[in-house]
Amino acid sequence: MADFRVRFAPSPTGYLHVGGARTALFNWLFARRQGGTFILRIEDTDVDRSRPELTEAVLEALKWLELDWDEGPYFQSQRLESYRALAQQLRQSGHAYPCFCPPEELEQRRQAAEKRGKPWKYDGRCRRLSPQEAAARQDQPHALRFRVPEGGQTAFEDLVYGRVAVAHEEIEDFVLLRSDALPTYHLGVVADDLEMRITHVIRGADHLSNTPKQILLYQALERPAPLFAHVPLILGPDRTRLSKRHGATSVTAYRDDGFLPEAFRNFLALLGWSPGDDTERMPTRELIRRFSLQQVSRTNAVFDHSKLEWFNAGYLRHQPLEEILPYVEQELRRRGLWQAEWGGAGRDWFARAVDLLRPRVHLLTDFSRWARAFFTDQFDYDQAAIQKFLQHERLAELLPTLREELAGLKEWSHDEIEKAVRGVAERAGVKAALLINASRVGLTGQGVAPPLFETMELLGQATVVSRLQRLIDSLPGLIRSV
RNA sequence: GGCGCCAUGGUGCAACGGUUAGCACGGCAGUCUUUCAAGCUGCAGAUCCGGGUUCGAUUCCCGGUGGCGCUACCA
Repeated sequence: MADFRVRFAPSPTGYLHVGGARTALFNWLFARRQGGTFILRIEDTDVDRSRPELTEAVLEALKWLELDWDEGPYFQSQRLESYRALAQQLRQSGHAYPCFCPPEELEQRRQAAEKRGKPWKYDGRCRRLSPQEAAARQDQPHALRFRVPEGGQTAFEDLVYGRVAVAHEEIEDFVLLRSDALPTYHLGVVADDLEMRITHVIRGADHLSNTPKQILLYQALERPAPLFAHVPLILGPDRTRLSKRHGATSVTAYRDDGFLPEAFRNFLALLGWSPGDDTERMPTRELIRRFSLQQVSRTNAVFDHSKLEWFNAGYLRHQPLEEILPYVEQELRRRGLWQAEWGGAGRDWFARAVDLLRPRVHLLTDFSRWARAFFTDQFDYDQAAIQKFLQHERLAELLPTLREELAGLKEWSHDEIEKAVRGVAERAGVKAALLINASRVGLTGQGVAPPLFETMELLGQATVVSRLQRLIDSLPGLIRSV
């Protein structure tokens, strides 16, 4: 296996959003597919905007996504000497020069130019300083700029976008080292990708236009550049860049909302990539097996929340039951609904409950909200359900009968329960649905729940009888007073 | 403004010169039914516009339009 080395290099200036998560996923899939190495690097050289707790948040998000890294995390803030050494090398070889222009002045000139509708580019004022002059001003504050070649262009072959070329005329002498001696992005990535022997740079297409700058750096250093694969951006529903406005910012919000990491990965993988045919549901194993940069699209994609939900519901429904039990357990624990016995003697009961519920669940949080009554006696009757199923005038008379009938059952099984319920209805001359629907509300608090007889069987005779009694007792207060 | 990239139904993807332009999500309708899902069946819905090249363009080329990105001593 070729020793492919890729990296995910977020900067801790914000949470890990879906765009970053997708970039991380593609890098990870590529590494796992190729038997390569996936490296995590934190680009925290912007001391003003980087926050340590955000690094933690990013790591937490990656862990939730189960994108495990083989090396790192490396921190750029701990590797500053490397960048300075490289900068020094560039300066000595004449590829970089000190710039004494005050940032505020540059900013003013840029804005003035923009105002007049003129394209602004650093005019290379300090580029022409003689070595003697530069040396004489050495103790004045200065940045280090890269000396972009005068004519021609720089091109590279992107693994996704194909050949991309930018004329040197369009590239200004960009800063490598700021006047506080911290590296800028371009110097940092190149230095690190070099030192970490990165073979494939897989990152967002927002870096496409700037890649020639980095190629130029590799050339100046006389080192081979890695291969580049830019991936299209993920947009919000309004086709603009994803931001806080579009709801969940951090991918951990999706965890909190009740999504399964595997479903999330599956959905994310299909944003900007396809296996080449119409296959959609692909467990991670298959994602790894089929992933290829050649199938990455060049078109920005819109994040479709309802499709994500569809994936999640599908995984909840179709994964082997054993695999989703831990997630449901976690959800119940988080809501304080977990009973210790379900981890032991009651494991089987818990599994049956989850299995009964999962066909109509979309999110893990549905287990603790919608299906709450399956795990605790503390639940309310849903208002819409009350109006829809508890208003029939004969319920006050029939429910006690039903409760008696069920309480007297010798064998508590689906079929016996069904026989009993239908028997009461028949003798009373009403449709079984009347009792079934009312009972469902009484037992689950919901108008929508799993089939009733299975539900009763699962909940057990004692619980069913006492919940029916509770319903009977509260019925007068639930009747619409007209 | 300049430069770069992109352009298939509302959304995500297929079709890499020849198909009645396919699949999925979502929508609508039917079916099933014990509520609601699921399942099954069906319906509506797309090649941005204009020129070329070609026997033939969704596909290749050019122009336009639109979107996005870059244009910082941010990354």
